[in-house]
Amino acid sequence: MDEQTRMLAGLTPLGALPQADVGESDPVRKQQQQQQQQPLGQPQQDIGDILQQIMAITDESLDEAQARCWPAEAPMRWAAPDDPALGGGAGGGTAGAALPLDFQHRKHALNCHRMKPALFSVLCEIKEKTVLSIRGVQEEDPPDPQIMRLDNMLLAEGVSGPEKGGGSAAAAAAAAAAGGSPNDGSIEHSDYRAKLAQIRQIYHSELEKYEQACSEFTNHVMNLLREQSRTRPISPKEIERMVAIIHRKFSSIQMQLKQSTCEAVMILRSRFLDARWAYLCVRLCARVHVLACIQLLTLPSVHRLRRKRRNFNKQATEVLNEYFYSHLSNPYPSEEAKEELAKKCGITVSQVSNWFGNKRIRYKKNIGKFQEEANLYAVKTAVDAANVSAQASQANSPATPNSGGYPAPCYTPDGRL
DNA sequence: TGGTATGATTGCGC
DNA sequence: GCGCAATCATACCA
Repeated sequence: MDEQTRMLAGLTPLGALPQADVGESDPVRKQQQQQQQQPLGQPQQDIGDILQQIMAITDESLDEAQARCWPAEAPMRWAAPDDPALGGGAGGGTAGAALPLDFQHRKHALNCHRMKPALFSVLCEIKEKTVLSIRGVQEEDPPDPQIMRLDNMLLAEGVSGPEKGGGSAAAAAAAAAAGGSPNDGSIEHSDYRAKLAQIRQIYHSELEKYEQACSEFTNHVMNLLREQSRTRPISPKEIERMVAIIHRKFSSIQMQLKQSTCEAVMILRSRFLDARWAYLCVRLCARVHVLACIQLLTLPSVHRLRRKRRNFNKQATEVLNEYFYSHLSNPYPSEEAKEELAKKCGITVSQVSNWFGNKRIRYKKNIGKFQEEANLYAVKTAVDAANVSAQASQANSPATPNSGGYPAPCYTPDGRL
């Protein structure tokens, strides 16, 4: 009601109009009405009439309307859903399907009022100028790059778009790369194609369901809004915005489906490409769409695939061991130290973390076994420290105490090193 | 070819 | 988010 009052107050020609009589129970309004009472011209009288009708409808709660329109003892008369004169039928939407005749008559009278289009237009305009109709709505945003990448990927794999042998080109390349000659890979090839066809079928079936649900829901909401636009200012533009919001929501659901499908294809591909799957994926994708695959390779779920293990090179292991044994009392490198070690070793920070995690636990489990290794690095570090010390003495600077020795491992009460 | 070493992953607790 | 502990998977070697 506050919004209505605000909107009406903003209407210059309507500003002088009496407030609609919404009932004797509201003394404040009644007083205002009495204060503002003045002779009305015909147009103002018309607007006053229609406002009264609108407010009488919109002010009533559902219970009040029900109590007034179909009291318990009165026999109920229902409008035929297809009675266009009473707001039923196709144009009436779901809300007009089965309402009491009294209510339908009032709605019909309101809809047929000659001033209704003009007032509707003015109210829509006011609403448009306020934030009421654009709450939570963002204007046309550009196509989501993530969806574009997924679409490109699915298209390249032959999952979406016209069927062209179920990604036979990719399958042939995969089989050839994994097994050598195309003949060698023929069984895997057909198997790959069959499984890809399954994925394709599931994808299209799910996509169809989403599209159908989206269409049904959109129609439902549009019908509701059209029906409501008979009694409150809802412009076609606002309905369009609502439809856009619905499509955006469904689009995000669709993206999840596409992501899952891409993951399924990648997992299938990984089985056929075996050891070289990641490398070949990138190579294959370079031909079709680099970005799509790079994006997919970074998807968390794809990461869950166990990566091919490669031992670190000797130099990297030495660097890591040196750090570990020279910080044996506290072998927990900081984030900066990890980054530095990763750079030195040519590995990632998470690999450094893994390495230290493994090293700590394995050292703790079998200190005796690692003692020899610890001694080895102790000597190496001691030599290095001596060299540094000698250089420092030459430069007449005080030698800095070095932690290079290998203190006995120190464990915290909770078992940490 | 089997045993061992080792990098990666997972589940849990903090 | 980090670390621990257990486990997995695979590289490496005798």
